Amino acid sequence: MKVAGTSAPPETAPAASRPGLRELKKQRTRDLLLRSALELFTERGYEETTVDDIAEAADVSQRTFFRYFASKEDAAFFVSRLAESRFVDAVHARPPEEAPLDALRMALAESWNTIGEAVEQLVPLELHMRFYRVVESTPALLAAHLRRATELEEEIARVVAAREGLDIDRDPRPRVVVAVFGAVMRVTERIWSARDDAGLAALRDLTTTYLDQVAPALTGNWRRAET
Amino acid sequence: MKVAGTSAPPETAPAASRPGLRELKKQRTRDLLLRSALELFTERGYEETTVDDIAEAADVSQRTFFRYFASKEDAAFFVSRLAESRFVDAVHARPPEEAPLDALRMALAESWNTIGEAVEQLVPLELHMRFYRVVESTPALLAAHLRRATELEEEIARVVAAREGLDIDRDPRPRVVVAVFGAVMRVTERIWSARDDAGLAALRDLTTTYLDQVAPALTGNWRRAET
DNA sequence: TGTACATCAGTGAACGCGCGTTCACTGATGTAC
DNA sequence: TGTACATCAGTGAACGCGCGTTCACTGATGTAC
Repeated sequence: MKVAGTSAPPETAPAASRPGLRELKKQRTRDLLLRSALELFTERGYEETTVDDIAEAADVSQRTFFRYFASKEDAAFFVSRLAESRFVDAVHARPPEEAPLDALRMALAESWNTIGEAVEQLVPLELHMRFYRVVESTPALLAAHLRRATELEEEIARVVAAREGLDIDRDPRPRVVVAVFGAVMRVTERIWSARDDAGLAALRDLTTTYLDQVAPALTGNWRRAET
Repeated sequence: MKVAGTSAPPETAPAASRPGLRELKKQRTRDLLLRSALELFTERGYEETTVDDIAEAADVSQRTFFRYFASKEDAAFFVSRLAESRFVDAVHARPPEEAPLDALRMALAESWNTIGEAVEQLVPLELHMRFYRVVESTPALLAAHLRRATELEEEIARVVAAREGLDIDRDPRPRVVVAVFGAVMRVTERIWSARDDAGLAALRDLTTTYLDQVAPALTGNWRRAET
């Protein structure tokens, strides 16, 4: 608890973005609600946790929960939204001469670290990863996750189309390449969540392996290409 | 209303599968509920239609609705389940020497007709197609649809793995090829639903076009391969 | 540095809503003799 | 062909539940002077 009372108020920070007490407490309340929610979801299950449970665990009223999150689902995917926006940023940052599929792969590879850091600002990374296994095993959450994933794909497809200077409604390729990429991601998420080793590293390795299999899987005769 | 009372009871049918009055009326009640549901969903919207509305439109009690369908969502996707099983059958029927992706494409091409016929047994095909546009524009339904689609993909991936004599948990290719195929399907569903021409033929053409774009979309430099 | 006022996060209680369930019951269909 | 009983689809009413909303209110933070 470092409060006002010392001599020099603007001592260390760049002085530009001082949050203010009100803003600070808002963030704290939100983070506390977030962590309480994810902890209950992972311990007890999503369906088995009511909004009242979350509010009670965070020592606020139910009313306050809905001040921060539009719905229970909104809270569940709050951290994911952050992670996704990092990935989108990374795609934007790829050099335009790179081939689309390579750009997506490289952006993903770069994202892993920044995503982990960003998540840690809000909740323990390990909690977030554990929650993703809950998503995969909870029908309502999985459904919501998939719908959100297709929305993200549309956004990324537009970025890809822009990179290539294409009209997304006239050329099928941007949506197709992103859909293929996303499809592989979801397959790996699924398999990863069913495994014992549900760390970030395991997911990264699995994704790499599966992305490498796209070309072989699409070619005609598998028996010739077998290992 | 052709009722009993004529001289010869087992006149035309193969006599083996005579439904019986009770069974017949059950089917009628179910079909009526189904059609009432889809009509209300398409006219008024899914969220705007309550289970009570559906029951009322079919002149039965709400209690009876739940006798036939486990939930509102269950009723919404009843017809789709039928269509999907036709596709799975078609995949099963493909000659085993065919390459996986070809088998999926051919199975799909073959399915269009049998699916149309099967759907017509339950509800007007046109109603079913219109309902799919509602699915795409209703978040809760789209989410459920996507989750169901991934379940179907898992089933088909197992069929593909079996065809090729592979262990689905050791070789990534079955799940990858099916995921890619499914991803393209979803992209086309999406685009199709946003168009004015939402007939079955338009969807078939769109799917063919997009499937042809998979290879070009994955190759390195798009600018070289441009039309 | 102190006072007066404005803003706005949080409260508590009550409510509307629709899904899905439970209960004891009725009446049509099916079957045995 | 007729009677007695069994099965089971459908009924109607009431309920539990959790999500998300609405209301008038309190008290802490922020700001103007």
